[in-house]
Amino acid sequence: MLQIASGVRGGTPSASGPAGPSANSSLLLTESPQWIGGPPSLIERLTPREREIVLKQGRRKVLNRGQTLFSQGAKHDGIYLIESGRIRVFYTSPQGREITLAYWRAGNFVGGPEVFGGGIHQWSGLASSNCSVVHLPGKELRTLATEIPNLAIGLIEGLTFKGKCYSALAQMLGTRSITQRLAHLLLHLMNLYGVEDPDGVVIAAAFTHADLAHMVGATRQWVTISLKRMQEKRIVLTKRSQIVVCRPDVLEEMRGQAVD
Amino acid sequence: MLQIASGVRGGTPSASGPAGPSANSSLLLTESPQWIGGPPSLIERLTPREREIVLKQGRRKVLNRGQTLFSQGAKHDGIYLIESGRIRVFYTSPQGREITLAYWRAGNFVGGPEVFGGGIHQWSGLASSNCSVVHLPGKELRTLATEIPNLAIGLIEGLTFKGKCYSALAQMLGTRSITQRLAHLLLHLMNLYGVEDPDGVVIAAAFTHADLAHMVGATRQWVTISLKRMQEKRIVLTKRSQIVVCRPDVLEEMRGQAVD
DNA sequence: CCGTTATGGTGGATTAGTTGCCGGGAAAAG
DNA sequence: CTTTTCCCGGCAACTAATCCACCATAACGG
Repeated sequence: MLQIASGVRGGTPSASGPAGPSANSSLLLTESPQWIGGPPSLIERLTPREREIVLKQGRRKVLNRGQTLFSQGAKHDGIYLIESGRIRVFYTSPQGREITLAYWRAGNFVGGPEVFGGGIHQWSGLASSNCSVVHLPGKELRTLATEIPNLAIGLIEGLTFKGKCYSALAQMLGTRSITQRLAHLLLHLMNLYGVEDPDGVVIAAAFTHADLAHMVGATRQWVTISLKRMQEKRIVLTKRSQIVVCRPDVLEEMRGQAVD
Repeated sequence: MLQIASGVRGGTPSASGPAGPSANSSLLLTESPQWIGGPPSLIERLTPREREIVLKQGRRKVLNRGQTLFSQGAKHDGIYLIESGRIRVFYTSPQGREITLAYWRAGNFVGGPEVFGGGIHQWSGLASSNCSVVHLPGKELRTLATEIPNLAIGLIEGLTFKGKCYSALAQMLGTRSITQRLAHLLLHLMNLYGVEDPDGVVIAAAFTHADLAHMVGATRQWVTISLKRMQEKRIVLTKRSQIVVCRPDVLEEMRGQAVD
């Protein structure tokens, strides 16, 4: 059995962080800051009347932190609208290695890969905080999407955003070293959760080394070592399971500039 | 400057291969065979009348092999419907490393990441064979999508498929070694282009080592070495720039079984 | 107070990337 | 048809990145 990022327990990242400046976005592993924010909430773009129609077709489900919403390999049907909380979507390889595809927040939908039912979950979804979601079955969703253009457009924009996230992740994984990916991730977390502090910018969300490892596709140990090296160079400060970014400029240099 | 996969020339994979059993799919780097085939063609799902309306809004563009359709970093607007040929979509890192996100074939659309205009190309598109595409500007596409449910559904399914491809790629990149990724890729190519042969299954499409390297996120040299090792173990046979898979069973074992 | 979980660390083994060179072959040029 | 050019595959030596199997200690929740 591989030992990766403290085991294969399904990973339960702490989720005590504040909503942050962009409560709508996933943890998008990309280099383009303009993406932070994501698409408009699928629900909020509907008129009150449309919203009512859509929600009537769904079934609400409440999850405690750590609970599984859906499991890789299981059959699936339709999507889950996130009303509140945060869902971690991740893939587990046969060898037990995990990669976090995204943390999705309220306004987004998860499930997939298909939206109109059918198929098999290619990844798992796990509540990384207490959550409330609404399940929309595929068949009903398809009907609704043909009847309510607003909903179809919303789905298209949501899917577009997902495509961006996943391709950005693949881009990082395919072209950067782990250290670079980590530097990038820290900058990203800083933008999402950053809070000013005398020593720099505090990342006000408790991610364990294992969580970070899953996000950049590395082992927990290597993340620990990388962080330590960064600390030696005074780029970051890790005080008590919390990371303070002191030199974002150096991090940016490390990850490689964006292309734009 | 990094030297990756024989340089950063924009990569022009040979494209002499036959259409294969699933002319509609991208090179999906995933482990689920049922995905081969992709969504129904965006155009073909429309009624003749709808098709006419949609195509009237577009502008046809013909590309020779090696020509660039769009470039990472450039502004973009709308999507390109592929009528014939194959488009390689790839990302180049600031250091010059490349990762191929997919080869898209007729029936799919490329461009993005946004479909309704706006934004900046996050990757480049290059004709890896002679192509004919139709450009649909974002604004017009949006209008059409609200008026023609068929089109909206088609976009949704196309985007869903892209999401599958990109997340599958991220999954492979994030959890497998290069050797495993290569084994997986060979199996995948075998399924797409395989032709029976006395020695095994011939992959009847000319991909250079550099092309393969870009697909699995590795250097050309490492692909060469990996292939050589596979050949030593009689798993594959490389005769004359063409790969013959002798032991698909071993390859499957190497990549790690699918989870399903 | 105790079991569990997270951080810190280490040395050895592997994997992977870098640099550089060389020969064959296919395509292009003449 | 012949020559030239350039890509592609092959190879090697060296270095760097990363994984892996442990172990120890520190916090934390109950």
